[in-house]
Amino acid sequence: MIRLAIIEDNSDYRSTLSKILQRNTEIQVIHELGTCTEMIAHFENDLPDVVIMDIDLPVISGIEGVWQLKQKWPDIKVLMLTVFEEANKIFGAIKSGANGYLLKKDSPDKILNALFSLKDGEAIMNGIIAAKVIDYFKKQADAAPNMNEYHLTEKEKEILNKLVQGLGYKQIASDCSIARETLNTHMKSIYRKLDVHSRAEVAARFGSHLKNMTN
Amino acid sequence: MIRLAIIEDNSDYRSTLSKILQRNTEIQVIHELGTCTEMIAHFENDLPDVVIMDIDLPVISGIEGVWQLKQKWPDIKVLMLTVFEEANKIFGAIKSGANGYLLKKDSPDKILNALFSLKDGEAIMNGIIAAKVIDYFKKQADAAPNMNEYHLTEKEKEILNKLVQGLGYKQIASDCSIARETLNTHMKSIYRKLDVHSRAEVAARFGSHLKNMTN
DNA sequence: CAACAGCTCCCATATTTTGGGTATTGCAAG
DNA sequence: CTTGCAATACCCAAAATATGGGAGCTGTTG
Repeated sequence: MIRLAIIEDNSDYRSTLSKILQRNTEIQVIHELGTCTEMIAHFENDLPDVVIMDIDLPVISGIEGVWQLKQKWPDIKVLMLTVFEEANKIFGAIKSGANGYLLKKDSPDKILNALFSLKDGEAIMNGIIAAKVIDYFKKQADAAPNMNEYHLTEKEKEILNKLVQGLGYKQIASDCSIARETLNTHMKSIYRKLDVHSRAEVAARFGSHLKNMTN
Repeated sequence: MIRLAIIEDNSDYRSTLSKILQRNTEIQVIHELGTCTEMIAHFENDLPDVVIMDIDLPVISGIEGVWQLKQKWPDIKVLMLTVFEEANKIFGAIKSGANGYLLKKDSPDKILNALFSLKDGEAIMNGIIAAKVIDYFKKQADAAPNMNEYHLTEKEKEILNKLVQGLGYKQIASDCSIARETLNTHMKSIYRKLDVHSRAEVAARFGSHLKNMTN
């Protein structure tokens, strides 16, 4: 038995969805609300298992809403329902803690299945959204310069690592057990090979993806 | 009609899967192979629409395999099939360009549906895997210091942005239309508020997640 | 062996960055 | 209306970094 809440500002769509889902006897819709403010208020007395939330709500967006919700009741599962396929909103919702993402054009059947999966701790993603997420990962991977292409020597990679950690020259030299002067020489090589002219550039370009290295 | 190839080192599982899937008349398995090396060779003559690939293959792993495959034929859709739920392998496969991820324990029915979805350009994720991906995003978001907590002024945030892009002081000052000396003052405020003492530290701590800012 | 790559150290200098002041203006909260 | 903060601007000295040179020691490789 799933106790469900539906947060959606379009009252027609909201009640239709509610009726369709409740054809399944395992589903009990305990709240049908139009705003996040109402949601928080009603939930104080009567907590659902799963929430279906529109991403595009007035005043307080679904993204902000799910965040507030998860702060108070982390165990509630949230299924975001949206007409938007924009990556921004998707990632916003993911980061706010939503557990699933379907599009409004997905079949009620799919939504129904999602509800049960959510209750079992799985996550649900519409295939199109999943594709966007995957695409995002791939882009990150592509954007990450492959350190191996720069022909850095072991020592240089070791130093580069410390560099992007924000350590000072003295610290790095001592960590690597070399003299400050030696570090100087290595720096020259690194800058030449990476084609940069300051530490700031190194951090900007290689700071986030030290993954491709020997660490 | 989907022309399918199955790459899986366990020949029992492979042929069983092949038989089950081919109960559906829309599926035609044109290759059943045990290694990525064979795969590349056979594909030269006869290209499938979709490939089901085990992630844990001998010699050349599925992750490496999908990468090679996508280099040569980017349009082939790849469904990774794995018993592993480790985040590392999942993300490795994603970054290598696979289009879907299911677990071997998923039902043949689910796999079948996935094949058709893949052909339509959607991506497929097992709920457990999707949960891991979502979890990964959330961790990133949590790890990202919330810039708003640092009480940075608009100007300071603007400058911070340029800072982590690796720009020099002169450049930043000119970009922000302020004097070099003024920039100096702002830097002091920024460092004080962020509790750092060098640009390197700023880049190390805040370089990757400028997302939470006004940009 | 000779050449070369990688690592080590030293010196010197120019530039950038950091951190300490002081001061004016405008704006917003008390 | 005063107090405080944000933003602007300037000066100065110390510290860190960037960049050039030269030089010696390994091990590998043609």
